[in-house]
Amino acid sequence: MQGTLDMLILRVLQKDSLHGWGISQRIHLLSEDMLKVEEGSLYPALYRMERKGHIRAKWGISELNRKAKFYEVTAAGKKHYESERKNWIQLARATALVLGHTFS
Amino acid sequence: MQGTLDMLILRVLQKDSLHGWGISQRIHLLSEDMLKVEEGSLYPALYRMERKGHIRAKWGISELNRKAKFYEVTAAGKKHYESERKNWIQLARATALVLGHTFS
DNA sequence: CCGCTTACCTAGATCGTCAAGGTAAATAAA
DNA sequence: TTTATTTACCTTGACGATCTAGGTAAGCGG
Repeated sequence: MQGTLDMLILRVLQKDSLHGWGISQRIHLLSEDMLKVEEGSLYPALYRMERKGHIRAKWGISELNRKAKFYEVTAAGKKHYESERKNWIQLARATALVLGHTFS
Repeated sequence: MQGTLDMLILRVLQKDSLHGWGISQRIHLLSEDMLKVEEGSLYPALYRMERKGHIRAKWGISELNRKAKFYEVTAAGKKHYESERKNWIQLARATALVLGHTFS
């Protein structure tokens, strides 16, 4: 779904700081295998978000002993996430309304 | 929300055949004023959908006595709508899962 | 006859996504 | 020791949907 990737990334970074690869895995896992983040979407998104000041990067070593870039959410990112989340829920609700669908 | 417009249009055309202007109004109404379809999105979408064979157009006269293009869903459009609908609901569910949100 | 609303249309730009590539390093296998 | 696999990052080019910001025309009310 277009326009939700940034929000999903911010979400999975709320708990811990993760590297790109880990973010992708986490989203896949949390969505019960329904969402899959392509690398060609992921990395541009991470750059975008870093440029906007929503996340911050630090080089480190992964759990599997490989160099990896770890991302964490900034205060601005947290704030942005909350509003994006609210907005998405409202839009999803509105769309469901038109479709005549209830999420019960 | 990106990628949902075609689906919403197909949805409001299930009941009656409407003209572009009417489609826009109907979506706005059904979504309780939350969704607003810009004309710059609407007309390209209608063209796209006609080209794909999902809808069919006929010139006529509107309720207010102005010339208007009325659209109706084709059989292929109906089929496409059902699958788009299912797909959207699944994606919305998956996204909600990641967000940790329930639509109850 | 003037302005408002209804109704349709388009050009240009932007933005997010994806496909399809590539690099590098650690580990496992042969 | 060489090779393959997995992990991890990155980029380029194209595409597709959307929005902004215009424009046209015709009916209706004042």
